[in-house]
Amino acid sequence: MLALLARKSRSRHKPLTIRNHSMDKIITRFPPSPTGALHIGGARTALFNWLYARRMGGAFVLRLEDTDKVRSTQESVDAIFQGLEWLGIDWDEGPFYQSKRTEIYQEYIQKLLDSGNAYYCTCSPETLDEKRKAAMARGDKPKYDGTCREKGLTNADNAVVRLKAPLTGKTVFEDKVKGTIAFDNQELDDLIIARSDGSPTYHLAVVVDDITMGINTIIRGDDHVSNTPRQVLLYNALDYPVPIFAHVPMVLGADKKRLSKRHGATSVIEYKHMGILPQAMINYLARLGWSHGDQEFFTVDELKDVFSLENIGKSAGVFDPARLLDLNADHIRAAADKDLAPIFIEQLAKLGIQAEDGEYLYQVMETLKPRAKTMVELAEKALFYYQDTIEYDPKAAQKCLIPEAIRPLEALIEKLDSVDVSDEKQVENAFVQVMESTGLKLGKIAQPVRVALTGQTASPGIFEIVQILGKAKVTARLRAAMDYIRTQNA
RNA sequence: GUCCCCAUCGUCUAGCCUGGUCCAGGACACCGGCCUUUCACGCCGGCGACAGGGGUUCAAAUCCCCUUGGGGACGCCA
Repeated sequence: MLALLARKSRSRHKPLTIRNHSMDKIITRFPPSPTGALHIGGARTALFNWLYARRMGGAFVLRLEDTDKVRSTQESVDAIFQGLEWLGIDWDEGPFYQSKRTEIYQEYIQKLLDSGNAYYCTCSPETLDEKRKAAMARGDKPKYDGTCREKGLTNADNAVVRLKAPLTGKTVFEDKVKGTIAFDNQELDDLIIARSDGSPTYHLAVVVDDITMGINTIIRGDDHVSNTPRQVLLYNALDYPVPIFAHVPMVLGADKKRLSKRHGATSVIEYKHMGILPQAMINYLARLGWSHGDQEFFTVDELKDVFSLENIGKSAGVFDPARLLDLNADHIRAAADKDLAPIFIEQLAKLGIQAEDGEYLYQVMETLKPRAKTMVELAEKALFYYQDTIEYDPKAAQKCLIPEAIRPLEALIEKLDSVDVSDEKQVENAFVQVMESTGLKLGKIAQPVRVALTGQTASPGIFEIVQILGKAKVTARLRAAMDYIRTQNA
């Protein structure tokens, strides 16, 4: 058997520990533990698994690792769903809950016991802890000393079950990202697979789940590489083929430390509230640790076509909000108005504006898209389109709403009277005529008008604003500005 | 402490496997300019990196070793 396996393996250029899955349909999974919101790192892991499954025509499984009863919460489960939904990451199977699969784990623990690959251990946590500390102090690796390994204990109260791991040799696995990784079995110890209350520990549950769910490709964070040999040992003990691993480097904060609250928003959903588009977040996350030549902008569909494990980088990456913002601006510009509309309306609502989907809204967005990095910003800059009375920015008013502005303002109102403002050319023409009649340069006329119409000195092009606002609102605002100037200088 | 992983501009990265075309390319950020009715967008330009040291070689960012630095794992957490 071994010889056969070895020969087969060699012909496929794979090490013995891996039985090849390449003929099978790719099945990936995302197994968050519901102890918090979906954070940046988790979202990227989910994304990579999802994209890879989609690219390979495989399946993507969602599994909640909620065996830690103390820390797992329903709120976290909901938050994870919410995050995935926002990103548009859907799954083909699941969600499975580990808390509902205890019988399956029992079955596999028993198998291990029956085959002599596991044994009961009655060492107390306190004793273990002391030994661990002593080993550390000695400069040794803190590992289980095997006290109960050969005792041949049958089930006893408060006994845990340990895997009987090999004492010598090496455990080797192929990592799609890092290459071949080897651990001396001496470095590993007899890990606990069942707690004294009979419940499975993480390693056992993960391996049993991945086996029973047919997972053959495991894409996960770098922090799991040292867990991998233990899990490989479990696959071996259970006599199941080892899946393909791809360990993706960590996402770090600007200080190169693991991303955490103090680096700002870590929950993916917070970025939704900040006005980030899901497609921008996906684009950013994909490019953080993965590349496709020099290409920076990707649509989700594009990623589903070109994403590959081969192009995942080996080193950790720093989360860069500025880059995300830039990509978001690109995606805002690239998005169709009808897709942006609901998000835009939602953001406007937060500012107290009830806006309707329709032509007016689209025109408004078109003028603002190149000027906004987030949807929040887009809404903020759109306020003047929807407000009845314009509140002037003090500096803007002081600079532009001055007595000298009265004449061009008045002239413009007059000119506009005979103009079809829905035609931008005619609007421009009106301004040109005012320039001629007043002898002022366009800048001298446009700025007061801009402040009159928007309250700000910075805005979209003045002609398009007039066109969109319409004659009635424009003249009303111009008049209001003249009144303002007069009262200020009375 | 022990083991594992990693190392190209401030940041994300291309290039590394299959040494020469790389006095290292792109993007973000930053700085300057152009366009211009403002602000953006856009365009042009600038700044800016192969961690250090040894090898191997006619030739090394690319291969090997060491050092340093960073990260991760060492739980009856996941």
